[in-house]
Amino acid sequence: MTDVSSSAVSLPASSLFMREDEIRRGVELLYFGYTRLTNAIDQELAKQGLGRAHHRALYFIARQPDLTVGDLLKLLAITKQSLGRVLKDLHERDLVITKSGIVDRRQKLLRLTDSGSKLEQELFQQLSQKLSSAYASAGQEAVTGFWHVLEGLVPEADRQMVFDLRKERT
Amino acid sequence: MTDVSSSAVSLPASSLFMREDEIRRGVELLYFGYTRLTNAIDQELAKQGLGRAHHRALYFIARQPDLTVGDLLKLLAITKQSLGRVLKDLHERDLVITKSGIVDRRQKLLRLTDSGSKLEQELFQQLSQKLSSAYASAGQEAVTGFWHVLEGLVPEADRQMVFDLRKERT
DNA sequence: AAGATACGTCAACATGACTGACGTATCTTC
DNA sequence: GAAGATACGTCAGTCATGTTGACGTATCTT
Repeated sequence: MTDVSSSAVSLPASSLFMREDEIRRGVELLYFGYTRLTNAIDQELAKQGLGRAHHRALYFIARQPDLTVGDLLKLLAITKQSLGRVLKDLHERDLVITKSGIVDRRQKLLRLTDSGSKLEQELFQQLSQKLSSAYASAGQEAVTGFWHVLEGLVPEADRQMVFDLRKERT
Repeated sequence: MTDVSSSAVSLPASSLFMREDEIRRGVELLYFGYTRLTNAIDQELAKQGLGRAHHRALYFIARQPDLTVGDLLKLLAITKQSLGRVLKDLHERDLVITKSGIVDRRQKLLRLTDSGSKLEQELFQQLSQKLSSAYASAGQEAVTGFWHVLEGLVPEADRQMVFDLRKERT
């Protein structure tokens, strides 16, 4: 490591020469925070004989009804084959239905059935409890900071896709 | 949902009746932020023939040299069998060495070799670039907010263990 | 009519998790 | 000093979820 402190230029607060410990703290909290949040629903999922992959699909279909298979593939960033298995399971359990697209009949539009919606809401409930309580104890200002940092982790190329989840409600 | 707004009690800002959209926003950003951060090192790991599981072990051993196998198991929250495979790989590639404990000779203390340390630093470099830039674009205040929310996601029972990563340097 | 696209599906394989059982060395306790 | 608890390693088998590459069918675009 170069001796940064002896440098003649004064570094701005937004410098890339961030203290290692602040970065490690972020890496660790992100790891533990993320895993503990997702752990919250494992038991519930196991009861249904489903896994995390199923929940991710369920979640995004709930979030954006009439999502196409292609769009879901982009969101999940997995292969067609992997997603195929997951959707097949969700179909067999009558949690998801598809209909062909109106503007483009090659597309399949995904939507939750009533029981799929009920399950997704139960799972969301668990996530919500955990995250609400974290939001509450940190305060509103912390929450917006939390969002901003995470937004900065999403590459420019993906950012629109993520933001669109909040807009394209059918 | 009950009609909360007609309730006689006024809800504090820290209410558990958080708006669904704020929760979904957090869930999504956490998912995309976490996955995009970890994606940053996949290519580098693949070059070495290692996977994410190896990196997690490498990371924590770097973070807390002379960590015992048992403590690493608690941090990773996986089974002995799973960790065993990972440590065996790291051993074979001369990235990690163990020595038996001094106070308790049953324990094995884990430490990175020079090449292990070099690799971990390269990988950390990737994470650091991504996270520093997210920190920088969000600002210092956002960063502390980010930390606070994530801390709230770690259950009380695990919190000490996570915080101790920043203290128990040998 | 030709080519591109959306989706499904085949076979084969890799990674990283799991369970449950058992063995050995070492520490603790009576 | 013996009995039991603990730290670690390991066996065998299984599961969930990801991968590649190829190919088929329906449908849209040009």
